[in-house]
Amino acid sequence: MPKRAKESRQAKILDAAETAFADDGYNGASMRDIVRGAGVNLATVYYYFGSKNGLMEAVLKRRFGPLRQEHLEVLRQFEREAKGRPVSVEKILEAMLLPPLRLLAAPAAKRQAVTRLMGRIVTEPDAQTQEILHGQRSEVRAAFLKALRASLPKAPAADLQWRMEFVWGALAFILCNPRTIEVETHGACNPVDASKVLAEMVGFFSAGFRAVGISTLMVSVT
Amino acid sequence: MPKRAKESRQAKILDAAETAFADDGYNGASMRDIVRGAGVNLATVYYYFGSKNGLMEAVLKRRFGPLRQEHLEVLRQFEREAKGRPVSVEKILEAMLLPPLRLLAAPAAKRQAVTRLMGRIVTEPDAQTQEILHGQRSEVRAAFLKALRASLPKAPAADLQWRMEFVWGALAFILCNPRTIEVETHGACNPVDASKVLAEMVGFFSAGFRAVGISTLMVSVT
DNA sequence: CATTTAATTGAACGTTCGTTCTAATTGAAC
DNA sequence: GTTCAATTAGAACGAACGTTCAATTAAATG
Repeated sequence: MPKRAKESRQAKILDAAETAFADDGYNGASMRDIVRGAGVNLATVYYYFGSKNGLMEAVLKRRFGPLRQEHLEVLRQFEREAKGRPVSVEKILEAMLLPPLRLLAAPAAKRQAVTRLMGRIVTEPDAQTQEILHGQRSEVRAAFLKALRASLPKAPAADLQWRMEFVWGALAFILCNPRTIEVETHGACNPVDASKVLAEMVGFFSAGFRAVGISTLMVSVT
Repeated sequence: MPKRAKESRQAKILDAAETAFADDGYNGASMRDIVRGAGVNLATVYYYFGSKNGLMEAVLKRRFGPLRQEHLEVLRQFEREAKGRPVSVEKILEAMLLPPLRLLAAPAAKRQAVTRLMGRIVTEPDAQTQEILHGQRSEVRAAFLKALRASLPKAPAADLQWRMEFVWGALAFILCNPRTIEVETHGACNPVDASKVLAEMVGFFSAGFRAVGISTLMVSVT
């Protein structure tokens, strides 16, 4: 059983696939592009991953498995530090935002692939792709919602959920379009500076969370 | 020159294309899918739109042209009502959010196409697609940034730009994944209720904007 | 009614796609 | 050194892709 460079080969395929999927989307990326990028024969991909869908699945699992784990670990760490008291909204936000934002600090070549992939799966309507991530996402969502409810016990549950969705949305947007943001703001915003982005987001959203229930705005939409 | 059902025919193609692009993405949607949905011959699409890219361009222009116009008009209306005084943050947010959120109130069949399309182009890395929308987006962005600066003169410009990006991001996320949000929140959030979404977003984000410059949080990212 | 022009059609082009199959090659175990 | 299973490679499959073109139909013009 020649393992010569087995892990390295699988990893190379995953790397190339991640880049290709991020750049061109699931349908836009071709298996031949991927194997060219990985320096591997076409059939090798099928040997290891079975199909294009299986390859995508492996790419997502490799990237978002650790992310989910990190999410939960950071939150637990903050809960430990709070010693039984509720974690502050600021800390909860930091736990939500820091692990994904760290991806922006990756080497430039890798960064685009990782972040684009993340942004992409957010809008991916493909049922199969959604299915792959549903379980992981649910778990993370539930953990943070629980922390938020503990931290803001007076806030209506639905309001907290709405606000959490807004945070996820803003995060996905940043990860997905760092380049666009930099261009459209004429350089005023630099998405690569993760600690700056984190500070901006925490400052912005924590104020929003603390204001929950205050607004009684009701506007006609028609 | 037989116009029999000329506009109706072009419109039917655009409708079908919008749905297809929204469901499967640019690469995922095939011209044959589109013409099947429109009840039109394959060559007809090329007669009117030249190519697949031209079709996508037409789809985007039809949808986002009016949206841009509405954006600017609502903002101008609020500025008129303010009679020279700066428009409140709440009103600015309403002007930003209302026109796109109205799309959620469209008939169910159309809604998914429209919103998904919007979400999709947010993450579309295709340079050509980005190019199509760059001009329009820049104009709208600039108008709202100007209003925000007038309304919050003490806030650093970069902070306002960051916050505006967060709002666009959250908005795109809602428009893009209404179904996912409903499922993941177990029905607690109903993205179709546009006035509710608007109220939640305005309440959340206006508090964030008003808190600009307060936070001095600085966290290590490493 | 004849003619011209716009609109529509069916068929086909060459290319690329995801996938499969069979044969060759490799490293480890006996 | 032979055996055997794991791995790699080349070639090909049928299907679907975007696009083109010549021929046909329908409306408008004289």
